[in-house]
Amino acid sequence: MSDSSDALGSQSCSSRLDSGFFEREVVDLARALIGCRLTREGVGGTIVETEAYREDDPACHAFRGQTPRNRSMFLEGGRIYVYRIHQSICVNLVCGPEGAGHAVLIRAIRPELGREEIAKRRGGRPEREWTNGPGKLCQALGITLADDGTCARTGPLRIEAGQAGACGSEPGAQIEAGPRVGISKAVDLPWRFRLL
DNA sequence: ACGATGATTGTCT
DNA sequence: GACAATCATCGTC
Repeated sequence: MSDSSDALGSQSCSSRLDSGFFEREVVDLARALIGCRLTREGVGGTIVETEAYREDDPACHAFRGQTPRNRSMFLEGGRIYVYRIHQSICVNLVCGPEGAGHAVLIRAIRPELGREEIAKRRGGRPEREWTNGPGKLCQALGITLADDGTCARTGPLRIEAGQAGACGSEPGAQIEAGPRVGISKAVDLPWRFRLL
């Protein structure tokens, strides 16, 4: 909490991304989201790890068609898809036009805004474990199933452009692509992206 | 620090 | 009844 206040008013950079940003190839969106900022009610930080899930990919929840649980995946790009897994929940950004089933799973962020609130919600664990997993970051930001189907452009859960400018990571930032984690199908697709 | 393993709840077949 | 886009813990190096 020392001196992150630059001379440039950081608020001017906190523009939400428009719907066009979310209508593209889902693998490209997953990489473009690296470096963007995810916040909910003033708590959040920079996205550092994502995974792409395309509707024709066996590991994607939409692969077998629409069900009551995954219906949000078929809304228009920019919507939020939240689902529960075991005792945790995970957050995705829906991609593409309405009717498609593409989405990007947010796997990790850097805790930057509302750090005191995050520490409380994460039970006083070491900072390294605050938001370094899909379920952990949802707990840190207070994301619940009630956020499922909401819109990232108008709702409380927001996606903002990266600090460096238009969108995505800064020029020259190194992004590593690798296989996705925790799946048992299509394990060889390098659709996981991480900021180095 | 890293990798394997068990826990546990809702959803779909 | 089986499975899961995970997490926390325990074991070893």
